[in-house]
Amino acid sequence: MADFIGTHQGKLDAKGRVSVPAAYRASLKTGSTSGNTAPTAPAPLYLRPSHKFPCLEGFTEKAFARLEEELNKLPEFSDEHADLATAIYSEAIRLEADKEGRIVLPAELIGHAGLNEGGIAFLGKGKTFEIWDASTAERRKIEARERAAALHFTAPGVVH
Amino acid sequence: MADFIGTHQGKLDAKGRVSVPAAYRASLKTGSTSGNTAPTAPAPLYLRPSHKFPCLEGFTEKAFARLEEELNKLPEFSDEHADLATAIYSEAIRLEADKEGRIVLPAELIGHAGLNEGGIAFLGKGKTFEIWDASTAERRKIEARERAAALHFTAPGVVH
DNA sequence: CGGGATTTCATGGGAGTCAATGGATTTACA
DNA sequence: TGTAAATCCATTGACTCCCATGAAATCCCG
Repeated sequence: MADFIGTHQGKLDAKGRVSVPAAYRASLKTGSTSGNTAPTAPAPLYLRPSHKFPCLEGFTEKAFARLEEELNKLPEFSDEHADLATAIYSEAIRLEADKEGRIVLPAELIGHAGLNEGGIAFLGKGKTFEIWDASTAERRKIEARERAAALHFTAPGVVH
Repeated sequence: MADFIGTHQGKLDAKGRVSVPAAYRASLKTGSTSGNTAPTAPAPLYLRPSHKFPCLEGFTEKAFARLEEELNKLPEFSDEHADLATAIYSEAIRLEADKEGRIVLPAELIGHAGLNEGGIAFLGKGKTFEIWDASTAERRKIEARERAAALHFTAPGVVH
């Protein structure tokens, strides 16, 4: 079932902090392997720069583990394994929200996604989500809609 | 089996709330994956902007899950998967009715469908339904009727 | 078959709660 | 001891929940 749905607007403050949308916080907890539901339990979240877009990809602990499974399908000492491992781990970062539900984005990731204090957007992608500059996100949504339509997606009520 | 049938009028209040037609509420519960029939059980409902018309498309949990199945047919790390996931999830929203059976429509969706406090219409579409501005829905019906009539007029063998 | 009583819906408004944000203060570390 | 980072605190505003009223359909009983 879908964990992350919808677009949520947010702001980056001078310290590089962002509020994780309230709608996402519960999913981050259920997506944690600990399954701890205590209010004080930290909800770990993984971020990595997207290869395809100027945005950040966000994962729950479980979703990030799926990347690792993908990695383990490759021969352990192959070049592919080494490359993928580097790609997955070297640029990723594990974050925990503070008491107010905010995370601090490293300058490197802020740069990759072109984020500024003018507004950022969380885009739900089901099992994962993305963090975009707000105005860039709008363009991306239009593009995704058009390209999805080109797939001749025929399910009821979707993109035609 | 058809869950949503008929046209139901409603009103948008100053807070963006609408009563879900009583005839739809039972279907929303049976369409929930939890299958919980307790009176207190929330009846989740998914809305997304239509790309074809200025209206909103409504899904039960099960109906929305069918969209996800469509998505899962695509290779997990392909461009197509990314596009479709963004198209499906980033613009959708998951809602639960309050104790009075009302839902709150986000401003973005209200804008897309051109809804105002002058009245809205729920149109049953079988497994799904649509939410329209009442007068726009009426105009669309008239337009569809006229165009259908024009087609018949020029169709071979039709005499008036 | 009526007419009143009852329940279910629809709708409006108000108060409390929580999320989001900005800033201050303390801690860690060079 | 200076600088950066993490934690804590406070305020605003939005949203949720709750109750209250009115209308309409249904039921029940004479």
